Amino acid sequence: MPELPEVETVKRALTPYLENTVLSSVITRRKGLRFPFPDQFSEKLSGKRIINITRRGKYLLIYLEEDLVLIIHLGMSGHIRVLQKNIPIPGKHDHIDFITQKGVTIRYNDPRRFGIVTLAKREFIRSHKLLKNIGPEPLSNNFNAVVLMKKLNGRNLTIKCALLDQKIVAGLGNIYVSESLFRSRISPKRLSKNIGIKKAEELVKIIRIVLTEAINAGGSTLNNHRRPDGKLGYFQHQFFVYGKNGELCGHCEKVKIKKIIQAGRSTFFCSNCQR
DNA sequence: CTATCCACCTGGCGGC
DNA sequence: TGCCGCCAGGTGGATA
Repeated sequence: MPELPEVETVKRALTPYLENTVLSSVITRRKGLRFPFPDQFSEKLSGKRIINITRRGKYLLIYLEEDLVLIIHLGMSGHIRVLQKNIPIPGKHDHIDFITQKGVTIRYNDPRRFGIVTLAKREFIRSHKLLKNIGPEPLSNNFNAVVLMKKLNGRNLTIKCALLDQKIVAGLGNIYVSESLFRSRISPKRLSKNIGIKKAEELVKIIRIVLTEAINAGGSTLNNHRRPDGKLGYFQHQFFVYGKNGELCGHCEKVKIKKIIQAGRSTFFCSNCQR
Protein backbone atom coordinates (compact mmCIF):
# COMPACT_ATOMS: atom_id res chain seq x y z
CA MET A 1 0.00 0.00 0.00
CA PRO A 2 2.86 2.34 -0.16
CA GLU A 3 3.17 5.64 -2.00
CA LEU A 4 2.94 9.03 -0.35
CA PRO A 5 -0.88 9.23 -0.19
CA GLU A 6 -1.18 5.75 1.29
CA VAL A 7 1.52 6.43 3.88
CA GLU A 8 -0.11 9.75 4.74
CA THR A 9 -3.42 7.91 5.16
CA VAL A 10 -1.76 5.45 7.52
CA LYS A 11 -0.20 8.29 9.47
CA ARG A 12 -3.55 10.02 9.90
CA ALA A 13 -5.26 6.82 10.93
CA LEU A 14 -2.62 5.98 13.54
CA THR A 15 -2.24 9.43 15.05
CA PRO A 16 -5.27 9.39 17.40
CA TYR A 17 -4.31 5.95 18.71
CA LEU A 18 -0.63 6.64 19.21
CA GLU A 19 0.06 10.27 19.97
CA ASN A 20 0.62 10.92 23.65
CA THR A 21 0.26 7.20 24.34
CA VAL A 22 2.69 4.87 26.09
CA LEU A 23 3.83 1.66 24.41
CA SER A 24 3.45 -1.13 26.93
CA SER A 25 5.12 -3.81 24.83
CA VAL A 26 6.36 -4.68 21.37
CA ILE A 27 6.26 -8.21 19.99
CA THR A 28 8.39 -9.24 17.01
CA ARG A 29 7.87 -12.62 15.39
CA ARG A 30 11.00 -12.76 13.25
CA LYS A 31 14.47 -11.26 13.32
CA GLY A 32 13.78 -8.55 10.82
CA LEU A 33 12.31 -7.57 7.47
CA ARG A 34 14.50 -6.08 4.79
CA PHE A 35 17.03 -5.34 7.50
CA PRO A 36 17.34 -6.97 10.94
CA PHE A 37 15.48 -5.20 13.73
CA PRO A 38 17.80 -3.31 16.12
CA ASP A 39 19.22 -5.11 19.13
CA GLN A 40 16.90 -4.90 22.14
CA PHE A 41 14.21 -3.48 19.86
CA SER A 42 11.31 -4.34 22.14
CA GLU A 43 13.13 -3.29 25.31
CA LYS A 44 14.09 0.08 23.84
CA LEU A 45 10.47 0.88 22.98
CA SER A 46 8.56 -0.60 25.89
CA GLY A 47 7.42 1.96 28.44
CA LYS A 48 8.16 4.92 26.15
CA ARG A 49 5.58 7.57 25.40
CA ILE A 50 4.91 8.46 21.76
CA ILE A 51 5.13 12.20 21.24
CA ASN A 52 4.02 12.54 17.62
CA ILE A 53 3.99 10.95 14.17
CA THR A 54 5.26 12.52 10.96
CA ARG A 55 5.89 11.39 7.41
CA ARG A 56 8.93 11.93 5.19
CA GLY A 57 8.37 10.69 1.63
CA LYS A 58 7.18 7.13 2.07
CA TYR A 59 8.60 6.83 5.59
CA LEU A 60 6.62 7.08 8.80
CA LEU A 61 8.58 8.66 11.67
CA ILE A 62 7.25 8.00 15.15
CA TYR A 63 8.90 10.23 17.76
CA LEU A 64 9.11 8.91 21.29
CA GLU A 65 10.44 9.99 24.66
CA GLU A 66 14.18 10.08 25.16
CA ASP A 67 14.78 11.29 21.61
CA LEU A 68 14.02 7.91 20.08
CA VAL A 69 12.54 7.69 16.58
CA LEU A 70 10.81 4.63 15.18
CA ILE A 71 11.29 4.55 11.40
CA ILE A 72 8.80 2.55 9.34
CA HIS A 73 8.65 1.95 5.56
CA LEU A 74 5.95 -0.28 4.11
CA GLY A 75 7.91 -1.56 1.12
CA MET A 76 5.72 -3.10 -1.57
CA SER A 77 3.29 -5.07 0.54
CA GLY A 78 3.41 -3.75 4.10
CA HIS A 79 0.24 -2.72 5.83
CA ILE A 80 -0.75 -1.68 9.31
CA ARG A 81 -3.95 -2.39 11.20
CA VAL A 82 -5.37 -0.92 14.38
CA LEU A 83 -6.86 -3.66 16.54
CA GLN A 84 -8.94 -3.15 19.68
CA LYS A 85 -11.08 -5.87 21.42
CA ASN A 86 -11.25 -9.39 19.95
CA ILE A 87 -7.72 -9.18 18.66
CA PRO A 88 -7.23 -12.01 16.16
CA ILE A 89 -4.47 -14.58 16.48
CA PRO A 90 -1.48 -13.33 14.46
CA GLY A 91 -1.31 -14.65 10.90
CA LYS A 92 1.65 -15.85 8.92
CA HIS A 93 2.84 -12.38 7.92
CA ASP A 94 1.94 -10.45 11.07
CA HIS A 95 5.52 -9.64 11.99
CA ILE A 96 5.20 -6.99 14.71
CA ASP A 97 2.61 -5.93 17.30
CA PHE A 98 2.96 -2.55 19.01
CA ILE A 99 0.72 -2.67 22.07
CA THR A 100 -0.30 0.55 23.82
CA GLN A 101 -1.29 1.11 27.42
CA LYS A 102 -4.79 1.89 26.20
CA GLY A 103 -5.10 -1.69 24.98
CA VAL A 104 -4.75 -0.94 21.28
CA THR A 105 -2.60 -3.20 19.13
CA ILE A 106 -0.91 -1.74 16.06
CA ARG A 107 -0.10 -4.75 13.89
CA TYR A 108 2.49 -4.63 11.08
CA ASN A 109 1.88 -7.19 8.32
CA ASP A 110 4.14 -7.58 5.29
CA PRO A 111 4.01 -10.71 3.10
CA ARG A 112 6.98 -9.82 0.93
CA ARG A 113 9.02 -8.35 3.77
CA PHE A 114 10.48 -5.51 1.69
CA GLY A 115 9.51 -3.13 4.46
CA ILE A 116 11.83 -1.49 6.96
CA VAL A 117 11.33 -1.05 10.70
CA THR A 118 14.21 0.43 12.60
CA LEU A 119 15.20 2.94 15.29
CA ALA A 120 17.29 6.09 15.31
CA LYS A 121 18.17 8.89 17.69
CA ARG A 122 16.33 12.12 16.98
CA GLU A 123 19.52 14.13 16.50
CA PHE A 124 20.69 11.78 13.74
CA ILE A 125 17.43 11.68 11.80
CA ARG A 126 18.49 14.34 9.30
CA SER A 127 21.72 12.53 8.53
CA HIS A 128 20.21 9.04 8.62
CA LYS A 129 21.35 6.86 5.74
CA LEU A 130 17.79 6.08 4.66
CA LEU A 131 16.53 9.65 4.84
CA LYS A 132 19.38 12.04 4.07
CA ASN A 133 19.17 11.85 0.27
CA ILE A 134 15.40 12.15 -0.04
CA GLY A 135 14.30 15.09 -2.18
CA PRO A 136 11.75 17.79 -1.37
CA GLU A 137 8.31 16.99 -0.02
CA PRO A 138 6.02 17.55 -3.00
CA LEU A 139 3.29 19.19 -0.89
CA SER A 140 5.69 21.64 0.74
CA ASN A 141 7.04 24.98 -0.43
CA ASN A 142 10.45 23.35 -0.91
CA PHE A 143 9.07 21.80 -4.07
CA ASN A 144 8.74 24.20 -6.97
CA ALA A 145 9.48 24.44 -10.69
CA VAL A 146 12.94 25.94 -10.26
CA VAL A 147 14.03 23.24 -7.82
CA LEU A 148 12.56 20.49 -9.99
CA MET A 149 14.15 21.84 -13.19
CA LYS A 150 17.54 21.98 -11.53
CA LYS A 151 17.26 18.36 -10.45
CA LEU A 152 16.05 17.20 -13.86
CA ASN A 153 18.80 19.13 -15.61
CA GLY A 154 21.95 17.37 -16.67
CA ARG A 155 20.63 13.92 -15.94
CA ASN A 156 20.36 11.37 -18.67
CA LEU A 157 17.19 9.47 -17.91
CA THR A 158 13.53 9.59 -18.81
CA ILE A 159 11.12 11.79 -16.92
CA LYS A 160 9.32 8.65 -15.71
CA CYS A 161 12.48 7.29 -14.11
CA ALA A 162 13.42 10.72 -12.76
CA LEU A 163 10.12 11.15 -10.93
CA LEU A 164 10.43 7.66 -9.44
CA ASP A 165 13.83 8.64 -8.04
CA GLN A 166 13.23 9.64 -4.42
CA LYS A 167 16.24 11.99 -4.57
CA ILE A 168 14.44 14.19 -7.09
CA VAL A 169 11.09 14.36 -5.34
CA ALA A 170 9.87 12.44 -2.30
CA GLY A 171 7.01 10.02 -2.17
CA LEU A 172 6.03 9.35 -5.78
CA GLY A 173 5.79 5.74 -6.90
CA ASN A 174 4.67 3.85 -9.96
CA ILE A 175 0.99 4.83 -9.74
CA TYR A 176 1.30 8.54 -9.09
CA VAL A 177 4.11 9.07 -11.60
CA SER A 178 2.00 7.58 -14.39
CA GLU A 179 -1.07 9.56 -13.33
CA SER A 180 0.86 12.83 -12.94
CA LEU A 181 2.56 12.53 -16.32
CA PHE A 182 -0.78 11.82 -17.97
CA ARG A 183 -2.45 14.86 -16.44
CA SER A 184 0.60 16.97 -17.35
CA ARG A 185 0.41 15.66 -20.94
CA ILE A 186 4.08 14.66 -20.83
CA SER A 187 5.29 11.46 -22.47
CA PRO A 188 7.01 9.17 -19.96
CA LYS A 189 9.67 8.55 -22.63
CA ARG A 190 10.75 12.16 -22.78
CA LEU A 191 14.20 12.85 -21.33
CA SER A 192 14.15 14.72 -18.04
CA LYS A 193 16.75 17.20 -19.25
CA ASN A 194 14.37 18.28 -22.01
CA ILE A 195 11.64 19.38 -19.62
CA GLY A 196 11.42 23.15 -19.84
CA ILE A 197 10.36 25.56 -17.13
CA LYS A 198 6.80 25.74 -18.41
CA LYS A 199 6.39 21.98 -18.22
CA ALA A 200 8.14 21.87 -14.87
CA GLU A 201 5.63 24.37 -13.53
CA GLU A 202 2.81 22.28 -14.89
CA LEU A 203 4.29 19.12 -13.36
CA VAL A 204 4.66 20.69 -9.93
CA LYS A 205 1.07 21.91 -10.01
CA ILE A 206 -0.31 18.56 -11.20
CA ILE A 207 1.72 16.45 -8.79
CA ARG A 208 0.34 18.51 -5.92
CA ILE A 209 -3.22 18.10 -7.19
CA VAL A 210 -2.93 14.36 -7.80
CA LEU A 211 -1.40 13.68 -4.38
CA THR A 212 -3.92 15.90 -2.61
CA GLU A 213 -6.85 14.26 -4.35
CA ALA A 214 -5.45 10.83 -3.51
CA ILE A 215 -4.98 11.72 0.15
CA ASN A 216 -8.52 13.06 0.30
CA ALA A 217 -9.72 9.76 -1.17
CA GLY A 218 -7.87 7.83 1.52
CA GLY A 219 -5.25 6.59 -0.95
CA SER A 220 -5.57 3.88 -3.55
CA THR A 221 -6.65 0.35 -2.70
CA LEU A 222 -5.09 -2.46 -4.71
CA ASN A 223 -5.68 -6.12 -3.96
CA ASN A 224 -8.26 -5.18 -1.33
CA HIS A 225 -5.62 -4.14 1.18
CA ARG A 226 -7.26 -2.33 4.08
CA ARG A 227 -6.36 0.94 5.70
CA PRO A 228 -5.47 0.77 9.39
CA ASP A 229 -9.08 1.54 10.33
CA GLY A 230 -10.34 -1.23 8.04
CA LYS A 231 -11.72 1.14 5.41
CA LEU A 232 -10.76 1.07 1.74
CA GLY A 233 -9.15 3.96 -0.13
CA TYR A 234 -10.92 4.80 -3.35
CA PHE A 235 -8.55 6.91 -5.46
CA GLN A 236 -8.09 3.92 -7.81
CA HIS A 237 -11.48 4.82 -9.27
CA GLN A 238 -9.94 8.08 -10.45
CA PHE A 239 -7.01 6.54 -12.32
CA PHE A 240 -6.73 7.71 -15.92
CA VAL A 241 -3.96 5.35 -17.02
CA TYR A 242 -2.55 3.12 -14.27
CA GLY A 243 -3.49 -0.49 -14.99
CA LYS A 244 -5.68 0.58 -17.90
CA ASN A 245 -3.59 -0.78 -20.77
CA GLY A 246 -5.80 -1.82 -23.69
CA GLU A 247 -8.64 0.48 -22.62
CA LEU A 248 -9.62 3.47 -24.73
CA CYS A 249 -8.18 6.70 -23.28
CA GLY A 250 -11.01 8.36 -21.36
CA HIS A 251 -9.78 11.82 -22.29
CA CYS A 252 -9.16 11.82 -26.05
CA GLU A 253 -11.17 8.66 -26.75
CA LYS A 254 -8.96 8.11 -29.79
CA VAL A 255 -6.27 5.63 -28.80
CA LYS A 256 -5.82 2.86 -26.27
CA ILE A 257 -3.72 3.26 -23.13
CA LYS A 258 -0.34 1.62 -23.61
CA LYS A 259 1.83 -0.24 -21.14
CA ILE A 260 5.58 -0.13 -21.61
CA ILE A 261 8.47 -1.23 -19.42
CA GLN A 262 10.96 1.39 -18.27
CA ALA A 263 13.88 0.43 -16.04
CA GLY A 264 12.10 -2.83 -15.34
CA ARG A 265 8.82 -1.24 -14.21
CA SER A 266 5.48 -0.79 -15.94
CA THR A 267 4.51 2.62 -17.25
CA PHE A 268 0.99 3.41 -18.47
CA PHE A 269 0.28 6.32 -20.80
CA CYS A 270 -1.74 7.69 -23.71
CA SER A 271 0.43 8.20 -26.78
CA ASN A 272 -2.03 10.73 -28.14
CA CYS A 273 -2.52 12.91 -25.06
CA GLN A 274 1.08 12.77 -23.88
CA ARG A 275 3.93 14.18 -25.97
C1' DC B 1 29.30 11.18 -9.35
C1' DT B 2 25.71 8.49 -12.69
C1' DA B 3 22.95 4.71 -14.92
C1' DT B 4 21.92 -0.08 -14.90
C1' DC B 5 20.99 -4.39 -13.05
C1' DC B 6 20.12 -7.58 -9.41
C1' DA B 7 18.43 -8.99 -5.17
C1' DC B 8 15.21 -9.39 -1.71
C1' DC B 9 10.15 -12.20 -0.90
C1' DT B 10 5.28 -14.02 -1.20
C1' DG B 11 0.84 -14.35 -3.30
C1' DG B 12 -2.51 -13.89 -6.93
C1' DC B 13 -3.82 -14.56 -11.49
C1' DG B 14 -4.28 -16.47 -16.20
C1' DG B 15 -3.22 -20.27 -19.08
C1' DC B 16 -2.70 -25.02 -19.88
C1' DT C 1 -7.44 -29.28 -9.12
C1' DG C 2 -2.59 -28.47 -9.94
C1' DC C 3 1.42 -26.63 -11.77
C1' DC C 4 3.95 -22.82 -14.23
C1' DG C 5 5.25 -18.44 -15.46
C1' DC C 6 4.53 -13.86 -14.83
C1' DC C 7 3.35 -9.84 -12.41
C1' DA C 8 2.97 -6.72 -8.33
C1' DG C 9 2.10 0.31 -4.98
C1' DG C 10 10.06 -0.30 -3.57
C1' DT C 11 14.76 0.52 -3.09
C1' DG C 12 19.59 -0.56 -1.29
C1' DG C 13 23.74 -2.21 -3.00
C1' DA C 14 26.98 -3.91 -6.42
C1' DT C 15 28.87 -2.93 -10.68
C1' DA C 16 30.92 -0.54 -14.65
